[in-house]
Amino acid sequence: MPEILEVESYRALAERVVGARIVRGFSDQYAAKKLPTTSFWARSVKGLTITGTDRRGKLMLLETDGLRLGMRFGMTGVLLLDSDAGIDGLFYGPHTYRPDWIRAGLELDDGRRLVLHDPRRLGRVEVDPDLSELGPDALAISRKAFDEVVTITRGEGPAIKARLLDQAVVAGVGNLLGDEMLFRAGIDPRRGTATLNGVERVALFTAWRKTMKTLQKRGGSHTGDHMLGRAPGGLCPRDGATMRSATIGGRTTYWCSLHQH
DNA sequence: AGAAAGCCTCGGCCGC
DNA sequence: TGCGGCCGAGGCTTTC
Repeated sequence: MPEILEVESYRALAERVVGARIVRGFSDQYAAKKLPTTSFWARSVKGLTITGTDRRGKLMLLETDGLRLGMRFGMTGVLLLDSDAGIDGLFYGPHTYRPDWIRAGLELDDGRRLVLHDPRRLGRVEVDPDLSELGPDALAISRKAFDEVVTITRGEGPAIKARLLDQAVVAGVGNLLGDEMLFRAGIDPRRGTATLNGVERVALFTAWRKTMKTLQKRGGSHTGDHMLGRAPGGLCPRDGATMRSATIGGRTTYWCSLHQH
C-alpha cells in the first residue's frame, strides 16, 4: 500500500526526530525478518543519535551517528510519531490504529516514540541496509536514469509494467503508480519494454514526472486519475471505454482498452 | 470468500 | 547436457 509518495511523507515526518537520541528500540520477529535475530534491532539502535533522514524508493532511511537504519512498510505499514500519522490513514486496509498493530519502533530521549504500525506484518526494519540492490530513486528520476529503465540489451525485454516494478532497475514504482503513468502515457502495460518507440518513451517520461508531481501534491499514490476506473467492470475516466485487467509482473494491472496501446 | 498498493523465494524455461 | 540468468507464480500475513 505505501508506495514511494507515502514513504516520502513518512520520511518527512521522521525529520521531526532528527537530533533525538534513541534510548530503546523494539521489534517483533516479523519486522525483524531481514535481520539475523529478533533482538538485533533493539541491540543495534540503543544510544544512537538520529542525524538525518533519507529514502531510496520505498526504503526509508534514518541516518545516525553510527549505523544507518532502514524501514520498509510493506502493504499496510504506516509510520507514526507518537500518534501523528505521516498520511491520513490508507486507502486500502483499516483506517484505524491499534496499539497491538505496532510491530517495531524507537523510543527517544525526549519521550516521543517513532513506530511502525502494520496490521499485515509485511513491514520490516533494517540495520545498514544494502542499497546496491536498488536502482535510482523514482521520485525525481533523471532523463538519463529513465533511458536506462527503457533500454533492453537483448530481445523485447519484460512487459513495460513489469520493468517499472523491478526495484533493481528503478526504486519506488509500485503497482498503482506503474498503472497510473502508463495510463497517462497511453501505453499498454503488456508491451515489451524494448518495443516502445521514441515518441512513446518521451510520453512515458513526461507522464512519469507529471504523475509524481501531481500525486505528491494530492497526497499519495491512491489519488491518481486512473484509480477511478480501477475496479472490475470499471470505465476509463478519460474516455469512458471499458477497462481491462490482468496479472502483469505479478500484480493486478488495469488499463484502458481504448487509449492504451 | 477473495483479493490486496510489497517483497522474497523457488522452479521452469531459454539461450549460450 | 550443464549452467546461469530471467521471469512468472506463489507465499508470506492479516484484514476488509
